Amino acid sequence: MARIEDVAVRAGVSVGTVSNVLNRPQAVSPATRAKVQAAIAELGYVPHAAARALVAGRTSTIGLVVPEVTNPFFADLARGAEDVADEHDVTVMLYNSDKSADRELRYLGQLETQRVQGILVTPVRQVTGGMDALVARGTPVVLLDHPAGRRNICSVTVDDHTGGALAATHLIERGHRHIAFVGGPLTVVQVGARLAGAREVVEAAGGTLEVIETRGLGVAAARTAATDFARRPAATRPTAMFCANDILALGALQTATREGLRVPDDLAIVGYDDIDFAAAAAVPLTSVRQPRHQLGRVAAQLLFEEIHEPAQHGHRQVVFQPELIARESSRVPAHAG
Amino acid sequence: MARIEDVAVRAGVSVGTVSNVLNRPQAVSPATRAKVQAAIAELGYVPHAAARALVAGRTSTIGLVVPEVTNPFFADLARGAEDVADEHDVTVMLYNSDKSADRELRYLGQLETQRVQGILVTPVRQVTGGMDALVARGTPVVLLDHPAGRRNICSVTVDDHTGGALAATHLIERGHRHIAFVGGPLTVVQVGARLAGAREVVEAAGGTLEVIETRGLGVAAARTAATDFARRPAATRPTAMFCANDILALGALQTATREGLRVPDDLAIVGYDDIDFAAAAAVPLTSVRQPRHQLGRVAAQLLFEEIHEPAQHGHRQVVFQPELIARESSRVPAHAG
DNA sequence: AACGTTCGCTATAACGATTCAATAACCGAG
DNA sequence: CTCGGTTATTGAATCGTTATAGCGAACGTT
Repeated sequence: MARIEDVAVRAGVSVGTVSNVLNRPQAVSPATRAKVQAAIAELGYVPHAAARALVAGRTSTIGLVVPEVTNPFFADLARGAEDVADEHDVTVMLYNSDKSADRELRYLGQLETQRVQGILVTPVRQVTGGMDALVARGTPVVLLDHPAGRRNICSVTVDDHTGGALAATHLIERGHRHIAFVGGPLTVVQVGARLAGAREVVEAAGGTLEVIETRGLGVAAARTAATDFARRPAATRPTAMFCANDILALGALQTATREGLRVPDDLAIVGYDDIDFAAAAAVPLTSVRQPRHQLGRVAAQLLFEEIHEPAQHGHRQVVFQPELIARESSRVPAHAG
Repeated sequence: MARIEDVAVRAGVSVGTVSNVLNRPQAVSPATRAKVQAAIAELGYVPHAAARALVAGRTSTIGLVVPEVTNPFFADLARGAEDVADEHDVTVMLYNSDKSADRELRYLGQLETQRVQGILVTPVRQVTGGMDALVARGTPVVLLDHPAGRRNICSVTVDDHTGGALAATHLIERGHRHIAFVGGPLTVVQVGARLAGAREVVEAAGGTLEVIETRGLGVAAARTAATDFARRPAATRPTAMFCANDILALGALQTATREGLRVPDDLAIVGYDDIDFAAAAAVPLTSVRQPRHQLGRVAAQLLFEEIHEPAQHGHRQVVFQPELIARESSRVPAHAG
């Protein structure tokens, strides 16, 4: 493969001049510039990023580690972060930890080894020792959709507690008093917070909140939960269901419908995330919307702030507020209106 | 940040020894090994990937460029590729071209600059000049889910023509003669091939295939198409619908149901991809399943073959066969059985 | 005509690791 | 003891860039 020196020889100039053509073209006379560019084209020269990074001392990339690429929530987050990175002429390396703490740690290590400028990460569980060490060694890190317990790190989150409260308030206002929360594992911080927010509101209103913990947040989990639910005698069954995410909600909606329950007449459903599918469902789904793109943008901005002005950078915990999008799945049934 | 020399000084050994501890631990005595490891821990030393890559002449990564990370099809592809990469101690850099040829080209350039060992790519449209040049310069490339026109490159695809034929045959066997194909743009190779396969079968059986071209493959496209469809007089309406993917099919299913059509009684639906949601839908969806994980695996295997034995490597075009998964959405209606 | 000033280009020292030939240390055998 | 043969460690060359100091040549000013 052609090196910069091959280009220099071919163009009859020094390597320094070739480097200048590449990095500060205006510092080179048009004539030599043309010669060099011709040589580059003829040889198919492609600069060697590692050599560049070595002398520069850093790469022009940041890392983004998410637990689930398939999830539109994280895809939008990534999009937001990429937009900001583009403005800074930095590229984003995307890694999918797939909810495995092992993979997460491995990827973080890899990113550090590569001397990325900084890292955006949605930790699988909590902030581990490995991550702390990384921060201590000087790599700027911003937590995405995960609160920073410590104050030595920035974080950008959406207020899940309020989100849960929003959903519950909405259902209470619609006249429901017996509500089910579906989601899990409850140890997942987001799930836990949504539940807590909902519980507060329901209890304050004198209602009861029944927790149906699932193993995960996928369609399969929804199906088993909803099947069991639908087969209970109507009298003991909550009249509304708040699901920890839309996938769960859609799964529940479909399964409940198949089991003969009418939504929202027999069962009102509220989801979380407002994914595209939510609005397009057989019964359009009421959902709690998070400013996901904005979340990614702000996280990246905080990261770049820390990268460029480490001195006067104060670590901040940014909290966004979610918004309830009311649709048909929680409409007040005609007979109750 | 600590360099290898700092470690060497601290441990009282030479840099060569530190390097040995890192790369061939068995070649250094247990005593010094311990000293060095202690120094590494104390200083928080992290090797510099760029420096390594520079002397090694190559990185231990491969690139994967897909048009849509959100799509479970590509997520599974990626998983398959990653599994194989892991076996080779190579990490996968994932890039989302987001169906933009510009981004695709930019990412490919970046990967070449980084001297990755090879690249797996699902081209947005066709194989462009930029990609040819890259191959000519010597970076091994394998096309994923896209046929290689030229024979100077490997490709791994699923036979979309057969997939379309399978779907059509299934519907014909169920007694349908008037069938709609929904999907688009038709210039997308996969969409075109599925249509062609279906058309062949339908015409051979003496039926008619009506093409409803959509702007894209998302929920929104499905909704408009299905709404128009459902409002046509029943007599002029096809009795079955073959959608170019499951998202479209699910969108159509939901919209049609809302417009009062019963599935499969008034309208049979067959999708493509067999995503998780397909089986869990209100009416479980008949779909054409592709061996996606396997696709990613084999693509990566071909890539590594080319990387390790460039000499005796013959470029191959591997074609997988899809499989029809029959479910309720295309069941024969009771009155016709 | 001599003198600074630009301007365009060159030569070379980093950057941080790995590799490998050379050397030192050690050990048992003669 | 000394010698051959391992084994452990060292030191320097190397990878492909960028940055920088320096060096002529050309030019405008006095």
